[in-house]
Amino acid sequence: MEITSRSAQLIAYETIREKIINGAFPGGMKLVEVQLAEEIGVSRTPIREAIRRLEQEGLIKRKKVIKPSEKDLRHMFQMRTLIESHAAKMAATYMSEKRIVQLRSSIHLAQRSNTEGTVKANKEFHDLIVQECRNPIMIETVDKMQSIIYLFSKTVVVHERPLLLEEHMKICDAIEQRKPELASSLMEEHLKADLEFTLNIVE
Amino acid sequence: MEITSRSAQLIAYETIREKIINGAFPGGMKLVEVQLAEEIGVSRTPIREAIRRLEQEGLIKRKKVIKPSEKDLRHMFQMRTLIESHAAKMAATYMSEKRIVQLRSSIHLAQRSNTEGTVKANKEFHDLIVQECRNPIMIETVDKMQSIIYLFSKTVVVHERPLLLEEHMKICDAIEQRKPELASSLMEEHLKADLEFTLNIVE
DNA sequence: GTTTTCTGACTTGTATACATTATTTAACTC
DNA sequence: GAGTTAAATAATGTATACAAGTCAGAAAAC
Repeated sequence: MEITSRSAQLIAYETIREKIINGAFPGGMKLVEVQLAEEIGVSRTPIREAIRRLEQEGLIKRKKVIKPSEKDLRHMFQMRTLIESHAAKMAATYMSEKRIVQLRSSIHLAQRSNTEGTVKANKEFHDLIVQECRNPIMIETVDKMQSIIYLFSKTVVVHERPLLLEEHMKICDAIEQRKPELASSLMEEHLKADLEFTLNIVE
Repeated sequence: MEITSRSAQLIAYETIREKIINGAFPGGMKLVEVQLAEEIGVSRTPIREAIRRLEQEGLIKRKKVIKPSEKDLRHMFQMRTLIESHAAKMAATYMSEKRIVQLRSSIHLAQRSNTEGTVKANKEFHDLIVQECRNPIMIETVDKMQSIIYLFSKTVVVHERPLLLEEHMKICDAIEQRKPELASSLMEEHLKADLEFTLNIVE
């Protein structure tokens, strides 16, 4: 069997998404169907569908690439905090030993990687915890917001926040020691610090 | 100026949505583009867009009308609980006196209405509290799930749960007396009871 | 009788032409 | 020169034809 050629729609979706994420399409930019169609080499139809999809994902709003305001960011972090602190509580209660090992190794990986690797390992840390809420709706919600937050802090260079790893370690400890309330409130503080840092970078 | 004629897409969206909600398109039903196009009297293009939109809204999944499982329902209620108990806490802290009056009157309205009015008034109660989280993302998330939950419990006749109004009153009291933690945990229990009732109706 | 493969109908995906709406610009009035 | 309006232009919305893919049922093989 051959590689099934990706559909025009998928190509369009991935191309546009990529360009938004890596900054080629900056925040606020108006997306015009015919232009994109030419550029990507498909007709307008799949472009439209791709745009709808990205609209749903929150990366496009009324044909414009989103440019989240400080307020938007706060709202997203609030939502994340609600879910992730809940997830941390669940993790402290139910996470398997094996998973905890994985969690700890994501911290170690972050310590000895280059910038890109660190970013990835830190995302892994959060993802592992979020998984423990075992609720697909919550997981998807966090995922969606992470893309947008990432986009936002990516337009600026990726900075590494000083105390980040220490905080991850403390959270990991709390989970390992089966202290749900502690894990939850540590996560809350962690995300709060993250938000403030993100906002400070920008201005 | 005349009434601006609604776009084909809007007509398609509203028509299909309505039919899903009122049960004309039952859970699991396959939606075929050409059929809908003929039935509604527009071309396939706006039908597709309408379907995408409803897919995003969660009412359609892979061209089929959703039929949420018990597990899905539990997940949605969990997410709602997280947000609404947070909102209740916020309400107890910040809700204006004027709004609290509105809240109480939604309870009274529910007491002396017919079935349909009661359902509406009870939704109003929850909406008023959810508003107090002042976070558009959370508000939208709850909205989306409410449609689906409503759809689910609507296919069965609308039952009225015995203690529902008493619970609403207690929550309202807690908010009025500015007891955030109490309001929050009452809301949590309230939704838990609601879920169990909903699940019991069905089987 | 069961499984497999082929055929054809049905459905969705894509391109494109045309219609409608929104936006820009240019001219004109004051 | 500011503001208004009309025309031109561009962009999106809609219909439709055609392509590609999917699926069900009939025919064939075992």
